[in-house]
Amino acid sequence: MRKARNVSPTPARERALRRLEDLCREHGERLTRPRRAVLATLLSARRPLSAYELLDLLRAEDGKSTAASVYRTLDFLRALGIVHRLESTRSFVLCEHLEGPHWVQFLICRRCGQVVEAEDERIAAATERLGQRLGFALDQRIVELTGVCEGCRASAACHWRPGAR
Amino acid sequence: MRKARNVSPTPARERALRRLEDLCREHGERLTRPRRAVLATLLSARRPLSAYELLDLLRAEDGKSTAASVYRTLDFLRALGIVHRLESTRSFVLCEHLEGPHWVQFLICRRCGQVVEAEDERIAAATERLGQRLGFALDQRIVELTGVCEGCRASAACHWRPGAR
DNA sequence: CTATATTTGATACAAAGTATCATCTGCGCC
DNA sequence: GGCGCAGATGATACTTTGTATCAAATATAG
Ligand SMILES: [Zn+2]
Ligand SMILES: [Zn+2]
Ligand SMILES: [Zn+2]
Ligand SMILES: [Zn+2]
Repeated sequence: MRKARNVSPTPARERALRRLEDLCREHGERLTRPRRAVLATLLSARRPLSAYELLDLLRAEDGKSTAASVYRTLDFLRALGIVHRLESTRSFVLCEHLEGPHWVQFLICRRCGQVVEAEDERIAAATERLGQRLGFALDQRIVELTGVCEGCRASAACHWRPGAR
Repeated sequence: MRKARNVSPTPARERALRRLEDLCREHGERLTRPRRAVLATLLSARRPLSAYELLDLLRAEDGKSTAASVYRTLDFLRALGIVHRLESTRSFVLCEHLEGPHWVQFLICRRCGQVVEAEDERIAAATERLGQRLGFALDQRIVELTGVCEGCRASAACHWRPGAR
């Protein structure tokens, strides 16, 4: 054992890496170590990471990532459509649908940080329609909805004193 | 004339300042010089400004604004609902509807930078519905649609050589 | 006008993102 | 399997964007 590895070859991990491999081939892009590493780290985090959180995690593994390399790699993975950036929290998250570029909406719980990636047909249609109405040919649609998720509302309710004002 | 003033008392300017005055009274907040100044500067810019562009403009006038004071004031005006932040461009823009807090969508031309603030009922309904479906009580809805506006598409078309590939 | 709770200005710092360039490497080709 | 090189990386330095702290100033109520 030459090097400690804290990432286990889970099925999800294998699937994601396979997907990256396929996309790189399709697009004629190179599959490099940092690209694999960023994908794997985002995957195992299972939540949005800021670029610098990601950087710290990567450095713990390889010791030589830099801000520049992390941003470059994130840009690359975003262009492939398998990583998304959450504008409202300046963080990056692995795509939950592994089927190429798509328009999605994010629901973000401001209490627990949970993020749900949705693909709502109604919203897609409504935004497209608005763009047309105002004469815009849209090429990017950022929809980020922030609030409190069901679980957090339920637990918050426990603290309410119904009689008290 | 003690001090040069490069801002003229236009009707729009007067209206906006009146509005700020009213909102401050309503909310029991103080109406201070920097608050007036930031509003007036955003108004005369007539386009989104980054916090530091705004800072430069303010310093040209009063010489003593700082990053901290600009961000504080922007936060204040955002809470009143008369300034919005464009997440995708990290910039701030004066609200086009001066009727209190509201949910809007921004259409942003990536070529000319034009920004349109829309209030689309369909999108509002669709986002609310999605929130409900996924159990989220929403309190913020960021919708920023980027593309190319009609004017820019028209002028870009002039460079196309229809026959050429 | 005075009192006082807020706000400001000043300073210093933290976080997020980009530019440049010499070095290295993934991968198509032999 | 090994070569060659377009394209990617690592290293460094820098810019932009946003916060924390606190003494001094000031907007408003009385
Ligand atoms: Zn996705
Ligand atoms: Zn939650
Ligand atoms: Zn508005
Ligand atoms: Zn345009």
